[in-house]
Amino acid sequence: MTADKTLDIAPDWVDGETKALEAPHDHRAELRLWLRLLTCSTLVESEVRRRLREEFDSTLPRFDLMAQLERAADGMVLGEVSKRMMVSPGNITVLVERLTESGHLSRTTLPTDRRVQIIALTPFGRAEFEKMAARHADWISDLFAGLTPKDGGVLMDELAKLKRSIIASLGRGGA
Amino acid sequence: MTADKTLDIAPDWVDGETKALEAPHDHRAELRLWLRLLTCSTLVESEVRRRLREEFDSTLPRFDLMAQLERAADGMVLGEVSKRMMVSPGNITVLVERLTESGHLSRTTLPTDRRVQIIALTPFGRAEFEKMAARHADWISDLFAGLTPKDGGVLMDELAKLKRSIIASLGRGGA
DNA sequence: CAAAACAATTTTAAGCTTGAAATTTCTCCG
DNA sequence: CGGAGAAATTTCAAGCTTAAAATTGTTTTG
Repeated sequence: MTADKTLDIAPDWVDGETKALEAPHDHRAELRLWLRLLTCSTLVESEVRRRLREEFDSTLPRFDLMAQLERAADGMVLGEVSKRMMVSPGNITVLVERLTESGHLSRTTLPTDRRVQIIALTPFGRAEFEKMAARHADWISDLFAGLTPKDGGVLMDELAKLKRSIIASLGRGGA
Repeated sequence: MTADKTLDIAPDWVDGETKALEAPHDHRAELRLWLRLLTCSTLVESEVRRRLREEFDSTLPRFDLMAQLERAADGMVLGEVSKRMMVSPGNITVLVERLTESGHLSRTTLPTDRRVQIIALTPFGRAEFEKMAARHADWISDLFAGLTPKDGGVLMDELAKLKRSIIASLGRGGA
């Protein structure tokens, strides 16, 4: 509601990218790039978290979980959600517990395989999610508003290349 | 050590960017951009966390804290560290406690103002950090290796624009 | 068919993170 | 000087996150 910490301290450090590291040879360009990426991502993420809490008394993990379910009318298997959200299965268990208690989610055991849990948004959960999603889209839109469509396109393409690079590296293993 | 979860499931979801959200009007381009950014950032971050744990039995927050201190030969005030790392002061307190126990950090109360805590790397802490930093730089370098220098430059520039956009939006407040 | 192997999920232990309340220590004004 | 108020940090309660171990249920195979 009032000016918050993020804004107060922004002038001091936001442009510093001070999370610097030393490099033995000269991986410095990559490090700078990574730190800048991380800074952008962190700034957006904390703002989204803050607003979800303030406006909806909710959290980003809960929002993400509901977002996964939003397009799965028939619900989704717990393990599938875990993979898509890139988080550990145990994590999902806890989130689902709370969201089920609060009436946002329903959970069913698959009759043909009683190991499998299927979770889905309840109508209430879906309605709540839609409110949040609309606001969320506005927030992101504002945060990115200073980027021209052209810049957005270029950034999108470069990030696609980066993503390929990362996945390739992960595939190569400990290289 | 062995092929891990991340790699196993990668083919399934990594290219899906399924954390999708619905948009009332058409903030869709910005949303896609944000999700791609977040994906890249998350992939790199979890890989770094994993390796810090495996190779050094350490964590990213500890590494980041030491990175802050690395260039401050005379140490740093706790509050300053907290601002630079963009985390809450209470968080730093806990991290410093553990890193002090393990001998990586020293902490002193400023004689002229006994509210102020000054923390610094010990020689041991500095030596440990340098090992980690060198490996860290290698990891990042590998992850970004698929990007040409030109792409790297373009990405750097676009991210700079994005950062300005984000900060401007934060400055505008709840807009 | 039973046992081993496998699969999905939950539990557990540990650590990170936050916002808010509480502490401790200054500083400044009357 | 003495207290109000501000500043730096710590404590607290709650929630997130993970890896690894434990459960529960299914499938495969001898």
